Amino acid sequence: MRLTTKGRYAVTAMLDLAIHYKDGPITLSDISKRQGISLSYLEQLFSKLRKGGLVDSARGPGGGYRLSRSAGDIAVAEVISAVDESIDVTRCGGLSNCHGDGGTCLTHELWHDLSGQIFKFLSEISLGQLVENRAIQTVAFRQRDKFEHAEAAMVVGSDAGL
Amino acid sequence: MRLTTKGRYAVTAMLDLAIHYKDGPITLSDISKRQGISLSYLEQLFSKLRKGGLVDSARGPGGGYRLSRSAGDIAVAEVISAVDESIDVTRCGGLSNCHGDGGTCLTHELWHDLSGQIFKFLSEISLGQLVENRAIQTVAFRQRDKFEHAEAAMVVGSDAGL
DNA sequence: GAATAGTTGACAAGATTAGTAAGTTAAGTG
DNA sequence: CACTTAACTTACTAATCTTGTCAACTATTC
Repeated sequence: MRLTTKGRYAVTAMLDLAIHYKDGPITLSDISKRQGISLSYLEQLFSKLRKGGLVDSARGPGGGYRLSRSAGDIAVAEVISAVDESIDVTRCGGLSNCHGDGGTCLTHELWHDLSGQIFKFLSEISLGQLVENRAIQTVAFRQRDKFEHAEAAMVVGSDAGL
Repeated sequence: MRLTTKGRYAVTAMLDLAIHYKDGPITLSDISKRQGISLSYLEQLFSKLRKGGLVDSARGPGGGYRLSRSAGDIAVAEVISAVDESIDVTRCGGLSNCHGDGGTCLTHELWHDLSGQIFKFLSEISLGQLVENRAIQTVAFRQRDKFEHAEAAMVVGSDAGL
């Protein structure tokens, strides 16, 4: 599992799609304007999202993209792994130079476990959850504020934006 | 927060350091051999890790690197953000073209919230936990549980902060 | 004090990824 | 049919990652 700007753009675009779902098919041009992502790049991303079965497309006037499933059924992890093809987990692939003094493959496995946990974490958050939770913005405002303060205190000088 | 091969290399190297902590200072050359990461790349990574205060260095024969704190006190998130400098959170930065039909800044905030959750998740897993408790199931379960409670609280609007 | 083992820093080249530009095809509309 | 819209595709440039090389600098050891 990888987490880059590419994945962020994809999730952002999918969230836009989820938010405007009721408006029928959404054109990439709209998303481009709203989210400030270049149209060309969006086209490339949506090519992968379509191949991943996450969106349906319709050509011609009145066409565009829409979520293939309900937003509650699409996990963030799916979106990210659709566009951000995962990296090779270990260099050794579980064999070859991985039987030295025991520390070699162990670290690989540790990383593998951790990355599995991150994936699992993102698998349990759906686009729908994100949108719905935010709908009650006013209520959540105070808590988010508290959270951001805690976060800032946790690591100095680093903003946690992906 | 970003998650690339670079961050993976850094965490892997730090785990190697944690595992061999009792052997005194560890040379990058050792890590390079054990983990299959090029020496020059490790040098660049450890330059940042040192500036981030995560490792101490000792020059000369018998020198090398060691963790500056106990492995249990170093969060995975710290390691990653030390080497993988975070990218700009949103394109708009909270202003300019972010007052369209309401969907613009909302998605950015949604993403920001999510990325905060990921960061928090990785902040609560230490290198020590990974090494000691290879199956991080228990840790991860607690995290996930807490997250879901917080989320539920946000929806309901109760005051149970995170 | 010289030799050696090690870090630190700078630079550059190759490989990979991110992002842009421009053209092609399908579908609706007058 | 001509025209427009918007998805699709390909080719290209820019940025970043990763490795390699070279040259200091530092502490230890002989």
